[in-house]
Amino acid sequence: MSGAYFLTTAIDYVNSAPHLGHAYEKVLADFFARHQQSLGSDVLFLTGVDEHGQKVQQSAQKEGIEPQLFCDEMSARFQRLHESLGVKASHFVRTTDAHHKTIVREWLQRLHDKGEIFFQEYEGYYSIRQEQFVTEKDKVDGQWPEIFGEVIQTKEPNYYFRLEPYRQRLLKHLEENPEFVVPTFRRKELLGALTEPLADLCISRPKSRLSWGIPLPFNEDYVTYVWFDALVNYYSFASIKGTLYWPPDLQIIGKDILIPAHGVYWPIMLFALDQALPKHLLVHGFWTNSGAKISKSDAKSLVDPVPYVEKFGPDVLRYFVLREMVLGQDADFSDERFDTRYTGDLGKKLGNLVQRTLSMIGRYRDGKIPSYDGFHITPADTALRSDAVVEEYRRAVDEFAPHLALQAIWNLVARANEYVEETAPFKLAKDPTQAKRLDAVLGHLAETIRRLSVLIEAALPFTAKKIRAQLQLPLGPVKLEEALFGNSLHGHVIGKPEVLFPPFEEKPQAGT
RNA sequence: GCCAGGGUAGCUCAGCGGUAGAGCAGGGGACUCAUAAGCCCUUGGUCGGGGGUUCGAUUCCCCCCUCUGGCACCA
Repeated sequence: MSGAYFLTTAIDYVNSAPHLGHAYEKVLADFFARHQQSLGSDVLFLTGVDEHGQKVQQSAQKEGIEPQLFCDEMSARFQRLHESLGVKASHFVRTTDAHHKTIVREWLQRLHDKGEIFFQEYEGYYSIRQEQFVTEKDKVDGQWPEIFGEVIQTKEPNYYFRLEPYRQRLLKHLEENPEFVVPTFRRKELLGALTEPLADLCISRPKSRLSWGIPLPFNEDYVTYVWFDALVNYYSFASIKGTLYWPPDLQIIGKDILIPAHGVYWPIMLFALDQALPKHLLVHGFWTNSGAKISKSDAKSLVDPVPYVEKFGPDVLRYFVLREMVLGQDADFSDERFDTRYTGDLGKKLGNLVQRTLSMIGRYRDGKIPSYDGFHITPADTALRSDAVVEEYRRAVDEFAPHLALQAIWNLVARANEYVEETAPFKLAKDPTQAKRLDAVLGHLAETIRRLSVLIEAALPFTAKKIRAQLQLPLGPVKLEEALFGNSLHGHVIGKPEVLFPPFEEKPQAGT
């Protein structure tokens, strides 16, 4: 047993609909979660939604419904997306959950008791229309832009959390734990952001201005604002049946929320509360849409993952995002690239390999995987008998490089396709004196298909099960060690081949 | 402005001191088990520009150009 493994994703803000970026992060987390499960770990995997705040309050108001109802509807939408992608979290976090509210209030109270939180009057410019404070920096050509409406000077007392006292400790932590932020260049950015003294963090809003939030335990006229509510979710749900999994082994976030939220506020909150820090903050990049930046304010730029899942199935989108994006970097999404991965890697390489293997076993051996002996193994079989792929795959996943892990698997797929050409079982089948050798070749191919079904389990769980179903093997759960070469299939009867990734006659047309 | 990461074949990228690689796209071939699939061969690059270090630089150093991102609550 590898023990416990706790991982989280960022929680998504329910104010806008889920898009490809949300889908990617969840698939990524699900991939690591399934991988850890296949290693025998006891996995706690959290994902969910962030439901409080001004924008949600406003959106609900605009639709004329209660904020809670708005949240229920949007949260369901995110949950449906996760489900359609095969993202199987241990728990779907909602920040409107009563338990979460209790924990947030507990933490705030403890920090308040310790003197980490203080009350202070802030005087500044306030936009009545936007219901928010604005600064000189917001001015355009010395004037407040029209969107702010009337701007007045006003005073508002709020609660603040002190960050600066912990800056040096955070820097030290980063020095001593270079793996705290992955990839390295993000760690450097964080170090850069920590060279200047940190301003106090405003953590409250008066209820008169924002009602949709968690009330402060020491002053019920205020609610807590943004990060105190959102970040604490990782702790609120870190237990299963009384067992605490803290600290997280892996926290997956987008590059936009490393600085300052997860890279500064979060560790300092944990310092202040004497809690252990997560082992890794894994920072992923963003998707572009056919080369264009994806922006929430530009509906045209958004990529909706749902139609792709509906048309191609969850594994295709999973494979695409894991294979195409170098974790940490940005990557581009386009129908053309998607089609290339689908038709090529999945259909013609993997799908066809499974198809031709099963077909030949059906045709030449009545669907029974033949047994073979050592006398009929030849050097041609060596590549398929090697376990190097498993090691290569594992190392890539350990190094947070799913694209390389998949590349390693597809190298085996390619070798297996080459093997068919090289050993030409369809020729052996015509020569009765080669029957034993044909047994060995088909045996190796069947075993390769089986191993592939294990190797792709974390990335393409549905396809993995389809392959095992065709082999008439138990569907799972599987352990990665089952991907080692063996000969358990001798004499096993398989089912009928079924096309895994059928070709689409027509290219997807615009508007359909 | 400061900081970071890029600029390498038509496209996406790897290589990072010893006269350039992969996948996809393009061209050709042999085969037929298979999703008109797979396999083999192949066209294609003065490695952003300039200077320097070196016997030798795409690879190290400096300068410049250019793109992207961070320093500000959008995965």
